[in-house]
Amino acid sequence: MQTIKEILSSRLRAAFAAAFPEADLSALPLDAVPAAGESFGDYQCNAAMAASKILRQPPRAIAEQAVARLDATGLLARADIAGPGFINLTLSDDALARHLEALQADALLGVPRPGDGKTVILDYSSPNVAKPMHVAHIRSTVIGDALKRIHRALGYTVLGDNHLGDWGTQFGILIMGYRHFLDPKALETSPVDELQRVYVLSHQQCEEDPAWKDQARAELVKLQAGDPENRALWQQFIDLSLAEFNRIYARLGVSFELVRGESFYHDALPGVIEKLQSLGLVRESEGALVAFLDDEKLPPCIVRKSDGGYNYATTDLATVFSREAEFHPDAIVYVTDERQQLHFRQFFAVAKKAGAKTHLRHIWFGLMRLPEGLLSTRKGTAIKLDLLLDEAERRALEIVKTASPDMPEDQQLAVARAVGIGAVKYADLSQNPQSAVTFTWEKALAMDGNSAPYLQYAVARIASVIDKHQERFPGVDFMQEPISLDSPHARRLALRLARHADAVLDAAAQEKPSLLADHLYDLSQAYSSFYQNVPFLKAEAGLRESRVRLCDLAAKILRHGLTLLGIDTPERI
RNA sequence: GCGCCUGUAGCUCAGUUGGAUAGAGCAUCGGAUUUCUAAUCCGGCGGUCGCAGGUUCAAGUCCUGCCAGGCGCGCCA
Repeated sequence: MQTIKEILSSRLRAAFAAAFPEADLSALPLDAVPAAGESFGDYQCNAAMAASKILRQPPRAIAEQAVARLDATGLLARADIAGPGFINLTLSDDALARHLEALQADALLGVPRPGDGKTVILDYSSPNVAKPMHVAHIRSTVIGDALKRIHRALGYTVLGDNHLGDWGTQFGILIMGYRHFLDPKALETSPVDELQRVYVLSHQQCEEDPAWKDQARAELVKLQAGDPENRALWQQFIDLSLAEFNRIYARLGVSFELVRGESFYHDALPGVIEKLQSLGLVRESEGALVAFLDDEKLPPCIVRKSDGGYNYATTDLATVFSREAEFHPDAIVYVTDERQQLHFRQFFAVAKKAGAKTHLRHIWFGLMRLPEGLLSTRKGTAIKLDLLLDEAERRALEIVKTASPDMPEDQQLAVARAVGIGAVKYADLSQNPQSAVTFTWEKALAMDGNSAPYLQYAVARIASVIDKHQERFPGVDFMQEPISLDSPHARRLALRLARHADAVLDAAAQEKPSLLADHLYDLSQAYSSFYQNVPFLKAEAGLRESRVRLCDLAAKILRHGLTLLGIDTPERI
């Protein structure tokens, strides 16, 4: 199903082509875009001004010729020319209403499936073993999960892969810490905190005591050589960490199709080096094996350290080759913070030279910091993610209890969970991923204005309207009544509903869930205004059903969009 | 030193990739509920878009130079 924007755009294209058959108009912005303001109509086209140079005619004259050939059949009420040459398009109420009815009849709500037959691997969250997840981890986790849901809605086969940090030098240090500083009781009550604690102590010892450091390195070598005792410890660290991560993922409603940490690729690393060597892509430098990227104007990329060990670039290369061989993805998308931009550009360049065919893309997001500075586990300024989620649910429960005192307690708790977690996720998703985030409790837990609870509230109110309609008018099927857009409020809402598919497409194309969140907020505002200013159940029969039907579509689309952001929509709030 | 990013209302952020009078939320001030959930709605206040040039019909958006801040720049990931 085509969106209204797509239909308008193709008709505009045809009109310009018919009006100016000899000209090359491919560089023009021929798409219809939402109008800048309500007074300018519903959509507008800005191509005439840009065409002025190519066609050597005044823009208004160009616009007039295009409009004269524009097919308005069954779609437009009017097409006006304004200002220097804007083409302002106003849909007919009838066309808009019929389009909404088509959306309502479509199981996919008019969202197209350009991704059918394509596979994307999304690499996100990827916490380090033996470190607790703190508030900064929410960004990769929640943005990655939303991107996965959005791509899936567009037909892509998406594999979410949690590329855990489960291999590397830190394990030698951790094993030493575990052997010397462990408090078994603490390990039982909060295992990851305890692993973190002994790691920090051991790390300090390393800096003060060279013998300790040597021993840590020796333990690492033993681990990597397959020593059963160290191997068992290492596995225990992973199991304990994963158990805690999974608790948090369950709270967040986030899941993965694959959980393959760095260690999964360990055995493939020597093969990667051989491949790079046989292709002549690397050479020795200062004892290390290095890929030089002068042609790409990038700094050199180390693929084997001077001590013979491998590093993250090697692992990442092995991961790409492994994924290509096993899943044949069309694209691999990494969601990490901004600090890794250079690393990804380097390793993408090496991968490409080594024959990787997959489209590799790095989606980076801004760092999260506190008003007083960076989040640091060592300085103790990091806020644990669990704590934030607890607080969000607590505050939501307070509000639920005052707003809905008659609700059964277990339902209050369920609503508080959906609202609290939703608020935290939305606070992150509604923001441009690439802007840096300063964490404040107030912002992360915002529950009014532009927030998940505002959207959830709109959905709950609609559910209530539909229930009441059934109660008061049993046997009356509102779906039998055509949608009529008889008020400015209804019309504004209708336009937002018609834009939904475009918003999903934009969010995927630009890898920005915030575009979808913005759209859903605008849609909710339009609905709330409609709700407040237009009576439904008190309206005369017929009109009443038409309005309830519009409510039903609004609820469907809001639920659809919120689900794509990973936010639950309780039927009652 | 080089590279990437950021600077928009008192605060937190949008700004459809160059389009019309720069928009929201929070805060603040005023109004709306015998009516479908007031976690709402309607309105007011609030801006030299960091600064200075440039490109053109049109610049918050592109180019150059400054200023301020963040991040990164061979053996951590």
